[in-house]
Amino acid sequence: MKHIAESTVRRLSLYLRFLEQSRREGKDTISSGDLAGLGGTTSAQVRKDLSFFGSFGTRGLGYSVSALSRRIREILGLEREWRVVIIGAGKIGAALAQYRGFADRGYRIVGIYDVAPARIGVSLDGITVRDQKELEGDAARLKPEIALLAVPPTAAQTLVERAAKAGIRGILNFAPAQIHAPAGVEVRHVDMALELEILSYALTNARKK
Amino acid sequence: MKHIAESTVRRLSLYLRFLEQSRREGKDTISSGDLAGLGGTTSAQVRKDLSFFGSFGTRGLGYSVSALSRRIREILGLEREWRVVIIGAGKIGAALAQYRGFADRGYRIVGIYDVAPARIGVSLDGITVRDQKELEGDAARLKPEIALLAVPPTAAQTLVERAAKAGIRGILNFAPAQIHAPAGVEVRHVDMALELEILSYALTNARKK
DNA sequence: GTGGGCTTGTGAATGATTTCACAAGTTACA
DNA sequence: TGTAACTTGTGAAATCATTCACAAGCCCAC
Repeated sequence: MKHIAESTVRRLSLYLRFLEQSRREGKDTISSGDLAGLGGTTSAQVRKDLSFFGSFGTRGLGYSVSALSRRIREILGLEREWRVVIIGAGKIGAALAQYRGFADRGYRIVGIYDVAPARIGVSLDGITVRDQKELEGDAARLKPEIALLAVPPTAAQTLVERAAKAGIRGILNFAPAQIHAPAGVEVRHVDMALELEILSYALTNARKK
Repeated sequence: MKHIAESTVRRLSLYLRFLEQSRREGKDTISSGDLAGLGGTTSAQVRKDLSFFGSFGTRGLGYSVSALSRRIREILGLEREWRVVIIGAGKIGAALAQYRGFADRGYRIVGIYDVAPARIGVSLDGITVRDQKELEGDAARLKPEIALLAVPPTAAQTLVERAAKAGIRGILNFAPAQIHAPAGVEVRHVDMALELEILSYALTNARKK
């Protein structure tokens, strides 16, 4: 398959939300224009995005809400369950553990790890926090595929390496740190401070837009 | 000033981190190549990004770490303090309240709001959670400029409007919901579920890269 | 089954961003 | 002072992403 732009994948994920919302509202079909209206984009953009993966619509009618939902879930890899561990049981890790949005989409939290003795043994959302030294040992049993990394920036790199050794192939990093991942491990960043800085840039330079 | 791409602003924010790290390591000057190595980019990219705002370097030598830091802070609007309220005192709101990364950069939390009676009156990181109905009334006293919105998706739109009435000009939205902002209000999204979906897309389609 | 009204899918055009490549400026040092 | 080694700043070229525009296809009503 040709390489797909990240911006396209991101929009696909949004379209899926709108499709699920439309399904709840009882709609059977939806046009590219409707989908575009819900997100902040254009109908041409929607059709182009979908066209990279095939043609799912019916001319004159639009897209079947259920068929397109299913197809996008398939594209995004959401038709299977993903086994996720949380590394770092501080405030952010704890918030992630109970975040409904993950479970709803087939991301199953199978383990939570920390360093601090005070946190080890505590139960978060039904899962007992374990020492992060156990991560590699637990891997055979838990088979984690994705890690949510919520540790202080200085600890991030070490834990990426430990996660990789435990067989983890994808890391969503919440630490404000640049990390270097071993080959074959995909890393994405959720960087709240950085987003806030982009926001303050926008506010500071608002007039010139 | 010409319009600056978001990707450029995002990298600027990263460069600032690397500059601060370099300062801690005692470096006085840094070259575009060094900066590029720390982020995942190229020296030409670094120089091009900076060139939109002026020329800060010295040929043959590179950039002064302290002067460039100061200049980037200025561009991003970080030379002043920003007054921030958190809307939603659930797990995510609570995690945001104590997140060090914000305070370090001059974002001062001046208020926290929620709907749930059980949460109102509780103190989070030294700030008492108040009823979100008070947001507009408190505005004259607190003068909030930015809101961190951490409420359930269904409540997000209503609170955006309330925040706008309280004079807030920038919103960082953590709810997985598309929201429509009044004119003059800037909205950015931090969407963890969406990032996780992009990650599972990457893992599902890893071979074809 | 025919026509009108919609909507898709997609090449081509445009616009935006990144990379290239190199002249020009600076330092270090003999 | 002269030269070697670096590094910036920046047009031009290349690449990547979005928008345009329209032929082709389908539904529905009659």
